[in-house]
Amino acid sequence: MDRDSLANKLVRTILAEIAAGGQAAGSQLPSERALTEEFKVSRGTVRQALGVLEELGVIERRQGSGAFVKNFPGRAIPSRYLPPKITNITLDDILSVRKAIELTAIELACDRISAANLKTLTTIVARMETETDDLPAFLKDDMAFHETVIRSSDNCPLVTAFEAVREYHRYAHVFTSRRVGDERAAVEQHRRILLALRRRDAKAAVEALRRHLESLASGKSGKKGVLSLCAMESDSVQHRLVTTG
Amino acid sequence: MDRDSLANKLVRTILAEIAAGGQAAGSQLPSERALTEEFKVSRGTVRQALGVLEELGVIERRQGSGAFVKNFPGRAIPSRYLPPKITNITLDDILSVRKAIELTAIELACDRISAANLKTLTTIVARMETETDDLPAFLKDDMAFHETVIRSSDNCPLVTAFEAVREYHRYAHVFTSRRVGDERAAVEQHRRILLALRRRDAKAAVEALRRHLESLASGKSGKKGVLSLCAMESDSVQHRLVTTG
DNA sequence: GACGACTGGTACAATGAGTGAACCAGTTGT
DNA sequence: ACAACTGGTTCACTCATTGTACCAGTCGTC
Repeated sequence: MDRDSLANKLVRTILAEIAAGGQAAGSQLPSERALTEEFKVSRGTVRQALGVLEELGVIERRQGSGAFVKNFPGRAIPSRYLPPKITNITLDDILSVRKAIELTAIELACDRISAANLKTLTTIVARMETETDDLPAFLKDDMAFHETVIRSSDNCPLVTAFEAVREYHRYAHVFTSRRVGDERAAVEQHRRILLALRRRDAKAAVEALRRHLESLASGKSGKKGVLSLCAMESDSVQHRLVTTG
Repeated sequence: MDRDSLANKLVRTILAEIAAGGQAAGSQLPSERALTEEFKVSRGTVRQALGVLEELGVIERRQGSGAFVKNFPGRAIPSRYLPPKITNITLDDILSVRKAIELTAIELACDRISAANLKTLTTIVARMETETDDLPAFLKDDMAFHETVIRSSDNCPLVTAFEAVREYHRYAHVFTSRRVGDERAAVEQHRRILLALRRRDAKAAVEALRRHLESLASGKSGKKGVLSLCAMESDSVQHRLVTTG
């Protein structure tokens, strides 16, 4: 029966958002009062979480201005603020689970997906096309696409399993090598998945999704990632922004 | 940022234990002071949880004697004490997820399983043979077997996904039809899985595990289950003990 | 420059969950 | 009768969280 403080949960959530690229280095976080609204916690709790993030060197707070994401964290990040045992996982581990869960889900979804969800996916893919230069927005829609597919399987335990690995999923972007044009290729892959779903062609849908997931594998693109998460000690992890080279 | 009380968590845990058959109807729960030890919470919290269970008619408390599992709960059980949306799930849903996760896991496990874990599995299977008449003990070992296989995949996100659906997994026993001899068949299936793992024969291991999981499917055994969980209202679920017949 | 509207920084009182210890009251077996 | 268990009750304490209020910088606009 472990009890985890609300502030710690908030720290983890915000950290995941930053690691996933949802908050670029240098960008401004929402105001404390806005975060109060967003997460339905008191300002005291928000401030406690931001205090931890500042202590870790992940953000910088300026009175009167706001809180900003720093380029380099000043200290290693304790593992309690990261998904469990993240130091020991590889991109292939994450992709194994995503394949296991998502391929099962999409097969079910071909039978069960509603017209409304097909429309939602269509909207998401259309929006992604216009966002190939806006990484945070693109990642949000990518996540939304996959979540919608999972939900369309109409299988609650499957959704639960996916939600449990969502945080790993978020960090997967950190591991994923990224280069110009990746987003365009991803849009095309999502479009193919959507087409197969619309035709309710389970075989094609599974195959299209498998290709999409395998294109994320470490071996494919040789370039260094722009963002990497490096295990520094057994107990902690350092989060580092690295220039592409 | 939802905050769930320790007492509610305890209620869910104990309820899942009972639903899984770990605590038969009429049996005595551990004493409040023992539960305090087991779950590392204060006695006040334990008492609060037991109070809820008594209120729901799941247990009966007798001063000086102890707390006992009742045959029929007096009231419908609010959904917050059951896995999310359990009213909408089917046995096939659960088996889909278990197949997705466990078949992926065992394939990895064939490469990565340690000698220690092979030994653990051997011990578990040996113990299961002697427990075919002791359902609670049998179910505990069944769970332990599958958990050990998952952990042997050495893939943290996979373990996380499994743990997330563990509660569904527990309730799966509720849905599963059960008749004399089922346990013996299950032991044999576990033994085959273990043999394939020992030979590190991924294909055979996957196939053996698939057969085991599919033997749990609803269609196979036509008999009524001894325990069934019935959706009564949109918001609540009634937990009922039914005699085999 | 002055103002208003934002930002973070601080303080304080109230609430409620959870703890830990003490003691009471029944039951059970020796 | 007694010891050793069981659940039932009370109380004081800690601490996370809330809600409110107000202070202090910053920024854009009249």
